[in-house]
Amino acid sequence: MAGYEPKAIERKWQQVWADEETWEVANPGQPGFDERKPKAYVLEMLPYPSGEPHVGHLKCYAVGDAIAHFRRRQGFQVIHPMGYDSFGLPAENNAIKTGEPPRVATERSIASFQRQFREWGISIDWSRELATHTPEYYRWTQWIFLQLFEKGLAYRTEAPVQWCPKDATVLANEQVVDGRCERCGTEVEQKNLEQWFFRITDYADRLLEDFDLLESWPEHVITMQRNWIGRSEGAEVVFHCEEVDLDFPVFTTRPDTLFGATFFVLAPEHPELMRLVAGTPAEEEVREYVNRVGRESAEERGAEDREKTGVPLGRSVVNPVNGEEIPMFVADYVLMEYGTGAIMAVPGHDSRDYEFAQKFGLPIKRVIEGSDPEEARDGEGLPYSGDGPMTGSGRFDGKHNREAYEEIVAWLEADGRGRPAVNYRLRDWLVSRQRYWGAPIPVVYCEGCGIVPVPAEQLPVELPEIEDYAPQGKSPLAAAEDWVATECPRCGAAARRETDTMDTFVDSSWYFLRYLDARNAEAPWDRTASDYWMPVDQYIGGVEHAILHLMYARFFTKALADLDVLGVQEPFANLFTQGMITRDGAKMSKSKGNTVSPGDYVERYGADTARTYVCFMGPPERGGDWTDEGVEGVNRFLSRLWRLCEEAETRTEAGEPDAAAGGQARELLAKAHWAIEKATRDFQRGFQFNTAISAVMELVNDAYRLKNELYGTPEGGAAVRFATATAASLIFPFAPHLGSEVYERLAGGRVWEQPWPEADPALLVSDTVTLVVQVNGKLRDRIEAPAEAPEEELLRLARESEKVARHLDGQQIVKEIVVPGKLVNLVVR
RNA sequence: GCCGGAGUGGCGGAACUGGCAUACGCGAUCGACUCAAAAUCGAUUGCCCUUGCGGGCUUGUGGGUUCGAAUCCCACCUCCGGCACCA
Repeated sequence: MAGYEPKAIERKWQQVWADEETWEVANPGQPGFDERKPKAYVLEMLPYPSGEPHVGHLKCYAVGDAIAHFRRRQGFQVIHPMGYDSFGLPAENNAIKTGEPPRVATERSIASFQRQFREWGISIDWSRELATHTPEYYRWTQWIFLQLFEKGLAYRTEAPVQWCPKDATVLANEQVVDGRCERCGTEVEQKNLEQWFFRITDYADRLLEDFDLLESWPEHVITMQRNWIGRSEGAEVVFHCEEVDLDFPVFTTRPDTLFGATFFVLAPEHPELMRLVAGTPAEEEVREYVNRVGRESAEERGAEDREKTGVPLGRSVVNPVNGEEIPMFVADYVLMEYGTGAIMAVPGHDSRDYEFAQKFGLPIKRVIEGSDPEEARDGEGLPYSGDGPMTGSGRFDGKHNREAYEEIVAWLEADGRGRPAVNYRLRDWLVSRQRYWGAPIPVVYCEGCGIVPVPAEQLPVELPEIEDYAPQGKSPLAAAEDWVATECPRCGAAARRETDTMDTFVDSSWYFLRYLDARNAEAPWDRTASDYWMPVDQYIGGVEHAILHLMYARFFTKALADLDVLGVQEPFANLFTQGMITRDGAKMSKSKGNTVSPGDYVERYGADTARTYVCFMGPPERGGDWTDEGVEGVNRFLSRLWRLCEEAETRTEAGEPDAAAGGQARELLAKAHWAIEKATRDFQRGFQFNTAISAVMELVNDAYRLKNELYGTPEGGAAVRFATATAASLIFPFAPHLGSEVYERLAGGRVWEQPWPEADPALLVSDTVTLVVQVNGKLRDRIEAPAEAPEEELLRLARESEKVARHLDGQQIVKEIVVPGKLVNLVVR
């Protein structure tokens, strides 16, 4: 008998699936479209093709494929496409180092991913394959940019960016590690440059509200996005500076502490700052301070235990609630990007203001009483951030601060000194990159017309071939003079192309829509296709994308819905984030030398083993440590299933099992139905693959235990055959090749065309149950009892047990608890 | 500091609604097969006491609710992830 040889089996079925295009599905209106089936869009995050796939990819696509297979066999029409996020920095950095064009390295990597996806047996609809670096794709990325531009959602403005002085280039945020340039280690500087932005902040509230539209997302991902958006409700309050007759509005979430404001602080970047001190004795010191802060990196400035610094301005503003004049300062703990770049400082109730006040000897005033009245009297317990009755607040004294909150705002508003306001932590999305390997931003600059969008019919603006990829302080594209020089689409005069390219997150913010109609040359997608397939029913990927990619894609979806080219508000109804696989307890990295190459394991044990192993390691949402012993354990299990198949094929007859069989035949059939029930529940409850696989292992173990007896009779043989074919059917989503092969041999037919098996309820119940007998809650005996026995019968059986009797000796039963079919607990004293 | 997640054998992990803790896998020990090894098959495997029968203890710690708690409640400890001077 031949042993389990995955290579031959896997090649055979991969050939079938490729030849027959098994996993391709049609769109509505196309031939082959089945309108009776409900749809399911199963999607894993598309890979960034760099080098070879790693184990993280294996896990992601193994998990997604299991879901896709399960849904298909549940009767869904499943769309399960694949593509490549093929623009990006690593390919470009490689080009700078080696001179190899990014396109060449990228396409080589894509070929490697394609080959491995086929070797893994992932059920992909290859007719919908895409790569974001192809003109056929980025043409539509550019088209979407133009739509956003027309709607005012894409705009150009000056903004501070990270600048590496050594490489003379702007860096993407991801390229700044601990305040230093990732490549040369030079400390980065902030520079103001004209940049393109997407107005994601317009969607802040909808991004928050529409969490309600999601079916199932991990709670922590929603929380992370909510924190990232950082919506704060409060008030804008105006402080007036008489000396220069200027209003300084501030944003505060605590208008109830207004009476406690004892000073006022401006951010070093505040536009009115220098005007305030011009010609005063403070001018020199303020200028020095601002310059010093300006030289510091964001990292230094935001350091956790940094001491408060600042300079008095020699000016004051009037607190609108009580007319008090309070001194003004400049300090770097106030950020220009948030609120108005100015704050009222309430040292009694804010720890940062408190620190500053301590250092500069400023008054600290309590205006909210804490729970301990002693403290209030002594001025202890400050800063206090809790709630309580107000004090030192004029007409509001004695009132609870939460109640006074709105009253204060309303009072200020009536006098025009304030109003309710909302602030967000979220900033607009900076999308321009001074980089070569990305989608060109489709605009031109004309002397006469200014910024002119490239007309849609002239798309794509193709990325030109260039010689030198090294950044020279502007995009390497600027060197492609022939390409840059163009004419204005509006007036025909000489004009210059935008040389920045788009952030690659733009490419990946809409790819799930292109899959729906990937070969469409007239439009990014057809609305009938998106109306049918959207939203994605199950999205799968790493939690590292919890904020950026997932929020950008949500923003795009809403913007595209507003443009009326899409009919959904949320792209991903259900999200699953898989945990990271480690090796020896540490994150895999080339420098640590602890990487695992999926290809090696597929070569040695077969794709089925590798796939099943990553699904069996533990709950897929949690991480897991890769061990070779674990892989071998799974390989051993699949080999056992294989040998069982070979043996059953010769020693049993084809045919239906006898549902009325008794004895061990019934025992094995019951186990098979138990496994069906267990695996189905594990799939339906989410991603409990590890326990689904263990149920199949139990079934195979039982078949081994019972088979030699069962081969003796026809109904026994039929039970073994059924159990083995069932194991194949249930393991198919994880080990599709072996599942197909075993199923075909024992049951005939193609397992993926079979409906997912259903457990026979008659075989899930048994005549007897194991009755657990406890005395005072402690387990004392287990008794086989008739399943339908009444309570009195169970109590009688329990009392008759010798083991139980020993513990009842000389004691009085004060209570009897009976859980029918399960347990009896006798309480004695 | 704030937010989120998790603590169960030697290890990865199971346990539906409060009802047999440790399924399944790894590792380990023993046995069968073999000249031998590998592979395979079978048995044992939470800890402590006991020759055995049996008994006691055990789900991060301490308390509570309950006939009964890994599961519910309170307090605490540890680890992991995210954000972090956001007014």
